[in-house]
Amino acid sequence: MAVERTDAARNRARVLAAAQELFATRGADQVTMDDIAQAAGVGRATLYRRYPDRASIAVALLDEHERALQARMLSGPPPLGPGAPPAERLTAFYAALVDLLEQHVHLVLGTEIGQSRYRTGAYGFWRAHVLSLLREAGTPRPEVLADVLLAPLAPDLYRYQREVLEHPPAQIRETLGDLARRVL
Amino acid sequence: MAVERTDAARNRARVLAAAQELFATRGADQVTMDDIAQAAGVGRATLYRRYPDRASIAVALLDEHERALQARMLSGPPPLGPGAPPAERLTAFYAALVDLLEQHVHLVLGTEIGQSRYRTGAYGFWRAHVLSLLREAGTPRPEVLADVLLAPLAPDLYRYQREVLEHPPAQIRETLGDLARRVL
DNA sequence: CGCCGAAGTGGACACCATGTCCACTTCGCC
DNA sequence: GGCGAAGTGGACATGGTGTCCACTTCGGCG
Repeated sequence: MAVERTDAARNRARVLAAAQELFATRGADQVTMDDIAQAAGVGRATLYRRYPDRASIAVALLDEHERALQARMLSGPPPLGPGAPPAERLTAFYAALVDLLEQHVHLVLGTEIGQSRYRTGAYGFWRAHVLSLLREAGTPRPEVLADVLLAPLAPDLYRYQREVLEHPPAQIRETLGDLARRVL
Repeated sequence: MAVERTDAARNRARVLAAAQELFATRGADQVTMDDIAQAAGVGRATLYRRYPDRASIAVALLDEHERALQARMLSGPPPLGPGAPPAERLTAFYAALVDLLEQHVHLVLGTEIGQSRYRTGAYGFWRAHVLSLLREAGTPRPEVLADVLLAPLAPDLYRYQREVLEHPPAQIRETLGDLARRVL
């Protein structure tokens, strides 16, 4: 891979910082590519050269956080990592996703602009994880149940729970934990 | 209420028929107001006079079907109507919503264009229903659990299950029935 | 049955957001 | 220090929305 030019790296950092701020304060769906370009102090061609759309920017911003979580799921300590029974692992997974949403729900919503949640790489990872837990537990129709159990983690639902219904994250976490224990 | 003029009634019928067809063949999010106006043979001001956006058109198209279902939920025979235990009622509700989505998923998606699912009138009705069943069953944190149990009925998820994963509706229905029985 | 006022109509127009183009600028290798 | 390629930015074109207002149609009333 060719080394990135310093002016390109500087502009990329400015774009991500500007987008992070705009997504957090206004919500990703109320921010235009032009808004981001102006806030970053670059032209639109500069922005489009690196990121084709807002979803790509949101994915870039989330990448580090999601990779860290995925590493903990694959090889961290139980119950998020391997070595705990499926119900405990699913409960820990739910808690971790609630934490991710609490920190970054606006970015997660941003990754879905103009594309389906179900086609994002992250969704594929979560789904594979839950599917493996269901198979281990021997539940019927795990391929259907996996998406049903992931459904409550939709970012638009989380935002509604937190900002409209004003549920504390702890209550959401506990309710999802109850669900995990009843289903597995 | 003033009687509707015959030219207005004729144009409204044409708009709804055109939108029904376009939503079914192309998907609501790929159809413009201009597409609908042209297919209906009316001007855009005529369309906008009656319907401010595509979501309103989809709501108008769904109205009859949703009202019929809501009537059955309120005063039809059990287990969809009153008189069965909560777990049976929730199972019947899930089956009825799967039927509605199987018939009209493109319209339901249309009702969410430009607005959150959670702010639609229909969602409020489903949520009130599920909440009353959870309270009757005495589950903890019913206000949180209600949305969690409604999450698997998201129309974008249903389309993904049917068109990408190719799950038959019967499997979705059975899996949701299992969930209802395990949680209540 | 004809008239009249109000409701209804339609396409030109203005606006907004996206995405591209290409002349110009900057970077980094030799 | 020079040169070629990467990078840049704002003018421009396009598509979709939503409004305007001159014109048309409807239905109630005398």
